[in-house]
Amino acid sequence: MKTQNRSYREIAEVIKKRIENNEYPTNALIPKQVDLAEEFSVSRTTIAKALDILISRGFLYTRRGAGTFVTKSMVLSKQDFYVQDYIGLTNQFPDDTVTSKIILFEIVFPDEKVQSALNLKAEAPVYNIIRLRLLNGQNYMLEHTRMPVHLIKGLHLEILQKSIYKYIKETLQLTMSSAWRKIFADKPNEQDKKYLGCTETDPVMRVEQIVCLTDGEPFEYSITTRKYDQGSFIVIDQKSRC
Amino acid sequence: MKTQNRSYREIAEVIKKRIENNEYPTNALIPKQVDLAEEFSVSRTTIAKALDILISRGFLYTRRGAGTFVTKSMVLSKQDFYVQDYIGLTNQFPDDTVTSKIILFEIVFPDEKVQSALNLKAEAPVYNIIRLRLLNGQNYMLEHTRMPVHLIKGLHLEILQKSIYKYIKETLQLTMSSAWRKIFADKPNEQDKKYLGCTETDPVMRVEQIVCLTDGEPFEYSITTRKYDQGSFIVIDQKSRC
DNA sequence: AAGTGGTCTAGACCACACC
DNA sequence: GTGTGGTCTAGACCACTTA
Repeated sequence: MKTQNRSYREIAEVIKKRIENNEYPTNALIPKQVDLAEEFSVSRTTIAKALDILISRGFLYTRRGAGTFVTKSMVLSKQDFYVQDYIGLTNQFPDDTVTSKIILFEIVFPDEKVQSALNLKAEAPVYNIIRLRLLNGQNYMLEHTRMPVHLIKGLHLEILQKSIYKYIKETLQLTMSSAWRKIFADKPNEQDKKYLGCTETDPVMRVEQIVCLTDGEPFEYSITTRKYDQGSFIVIDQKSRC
Repeated sequence: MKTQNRSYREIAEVIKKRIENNEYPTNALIPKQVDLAEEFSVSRTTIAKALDILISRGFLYTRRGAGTFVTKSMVLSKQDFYVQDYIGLTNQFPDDTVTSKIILFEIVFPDEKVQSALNLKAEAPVYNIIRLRLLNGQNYMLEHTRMPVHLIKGLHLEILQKSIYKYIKETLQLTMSSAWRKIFADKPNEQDKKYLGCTETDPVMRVEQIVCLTDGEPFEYSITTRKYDQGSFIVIDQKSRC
């Protein structure tokens, strides 16, 4: 048997494009699973798995016995983004200029909080990085990052000015696969006031996150801070609850 | 063949309990899929599907070629909760007393925003509800809810004082299956100051959400507001990205 | 009654980790 | 090389909707 191998991810990608291109318009019934299976020359099981991705991302929903439908699309402001799909600021704004001003860059031993988050011993050194991220030249976000030196080798200033994630992916050939995120509102601290232009009454939104590689190893512990009016966080929630 | 039908959801539930009971301790390798398949008398495919749920919820992670491992558990404050699993305040705090003070309860015609969110025509009436939710007698959260009258029949004051979700589930026999949520920080408004005890410099956290039934029909559009120090939102993000 | 998605099976081959 | 998870197949039966 020839290996067609347009795997379920690729099929999901194709169907997603059809939704975006309005080939499958909002609220419309899309072709049934058997027809899609025939079109893509795969089994119905593979189609179901592809659709599962789009269902969990909120693009489709099903009614057993009736069919699969396109979800009514939500209009988002440009700055809003899907928390479950976040892979760095450079990726969030591909059409804008993202730059960074390095406020701190050093190598230190991790405190207990960081040891616990990154699963490290006290004697394993970590990068300690504070960056001000700018969007089209405007101060946008403060980012405090800790990464284990032994995992993220060879980090230097030039990389920090661009995208750390790009370096990890393209140069180190590492793939991130999961993240744990905590989102909360807070009062601005002195640093927020200085760099983000917050006044005493301007709330900030913080995201504390631990990001892991495909082997489950945590490589980033970070806290990012935005002024309250700089975008929202979108979360899609779908059944399969247990 | 006898129908064992401990479906993948039930198996996921059992394995989740084992993790919680430390039968499968943190960072440990759990039995391989073939062994689990044998134990539960199901095919390996069904086990894989069960594990997928726990992986997407962040309890497990896999390393191809090596095995399936228990994720390092994150210690959470009691008030923090998983956004992707939110099914109402009464469910979030099963061991506490959740009560409500009804601030507004009326039936109105929806404005454009609500029409759009709930997929309604201008002449379809909606409940317009504002509740102050109390946790163990303490003011905890403000909730502004709109629900279509034709879907959520027979709502009355007594229900509002307890749990609307319970009424929808148990009395109306409707099942919710998906939600779209937008999380953002904000300055407190007059109502927040009055009911949540916010001062001018106390940020609030708002969650705007649209919740749908299993047939994809939206039945709730709501905005909930908490004082910034009343808990955080946890989001787990896992591959299968497309 | 007919049609659609939901679930499950038994088996297969592949990619990757570990020895 | 051996063992593990990742993916896929072809087919089956069930649950639910629609008519």
